[in-house]
Amino acid sequence: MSTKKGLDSQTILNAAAELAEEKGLENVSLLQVAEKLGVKSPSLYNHLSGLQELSSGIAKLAIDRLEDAVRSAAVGRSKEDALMAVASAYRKFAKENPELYKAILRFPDYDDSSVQEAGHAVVRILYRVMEPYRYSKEETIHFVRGFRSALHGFVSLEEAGFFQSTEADVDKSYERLVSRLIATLNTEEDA
Amino acid sequence: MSTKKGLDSQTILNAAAELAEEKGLENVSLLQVAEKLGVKSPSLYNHLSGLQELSSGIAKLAIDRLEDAVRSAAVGRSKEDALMAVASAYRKFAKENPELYKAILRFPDYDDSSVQEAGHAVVRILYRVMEPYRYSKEETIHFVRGFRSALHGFVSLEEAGFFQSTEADVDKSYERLVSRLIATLNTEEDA
DNA sequence: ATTGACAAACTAATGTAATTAGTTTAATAT
DNA sequence: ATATTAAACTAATTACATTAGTTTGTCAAT
Repeated sequence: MSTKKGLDSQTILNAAAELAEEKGLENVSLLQVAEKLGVKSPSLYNHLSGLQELSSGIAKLAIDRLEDAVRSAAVGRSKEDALMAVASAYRKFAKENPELYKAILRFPDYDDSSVQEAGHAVVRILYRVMEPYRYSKEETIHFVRGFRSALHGFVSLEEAGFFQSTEADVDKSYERLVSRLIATLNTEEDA
Repeated sequence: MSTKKGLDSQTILNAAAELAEEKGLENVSLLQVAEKLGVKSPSLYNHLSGLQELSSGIAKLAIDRLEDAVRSAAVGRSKEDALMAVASAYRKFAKENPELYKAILRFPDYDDSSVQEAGHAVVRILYRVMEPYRYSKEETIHFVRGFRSALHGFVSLEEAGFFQSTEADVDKSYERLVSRLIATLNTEEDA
């Protein structure tokens, strides 16, 4: 009765994500994951092709969850309001799931196309939010790239432990950054 | 005559950095570095405490070089001009030294304080550049955090392979982002 | 019910890497 | 010359990923 547990790749990925949040992303190994599942590590190969796939699977899972959070934040809001909400949700996700957010950061390594594709999800939400502004496609892309860069950059640096100075509140810095970028949307003259 | 090569930690780090640029950061191992230096890997332990120290050493070396590039760009310029130059130099460094830039990205992991400290160097240059604006300390910190976040975020995402769309030029997106942020400096009302 | 195929677990083995312990040896300082 | 010491070495241990080959439940068809 003990053999043949009902493993599948989803179960494995969830265990890996849990392990990441518990012990840190760098301690996620096939051995540890297998142990957590009461299985020997070679058994995992029945469900995935190896460590690479596990890593990119975690990244994909993380991006999916981030996307959910961001989409929920955007829904029912528009323009400035929506952008602010997206920015808050983005940072909140990163703070609440630091190890998963790191997994997103690392995914450049694995060029798994499904991961790449998932990475675009957040951007797609931003495109939708930008529609009411009626900018050109090109102009929208420029803004979205910049906006996403700002969110990602701030959140990464914060997580990395910069922003230690007590002379300025970090929440406020973020709010300022986002506001600055949004402010430039009304004063566009060009393109 | 063959034993007793004049190794030291600097030599090792330079070899590691070279190896990173040649074979990719993920292939930097003590074994490979030792091999490149004509030495057995345990010998490296005479000069550094292990892989962690090697990794954080590479990160520190990378940050130092980035700092040099940024400082050179800023010197002799002021205000908008200096900020634009810093932004260009920052991205240029990342493009020309992708593996080293990745090393900087990864450093959150090792909480080596000397690495943390080096990370502040870039920020210190920005503080200097901001002086002529005569903002309050707090306001300056807010702006610098945002500005640095934008540079870092853009460069990371670009390196990670986002920004594939051919409908908008990536150089221009960057230039726009930087300009936007600089533009908000003149229109400050508060604090 | 029996059996045959398949999937999913297993064990055993290999290769790579980091790391530690303990040894040898060359350079240097007395 | 010799003693000290730093810097190399060899040997061994551990952790992990991965592969090959084997066993064993499960399930579908007779």
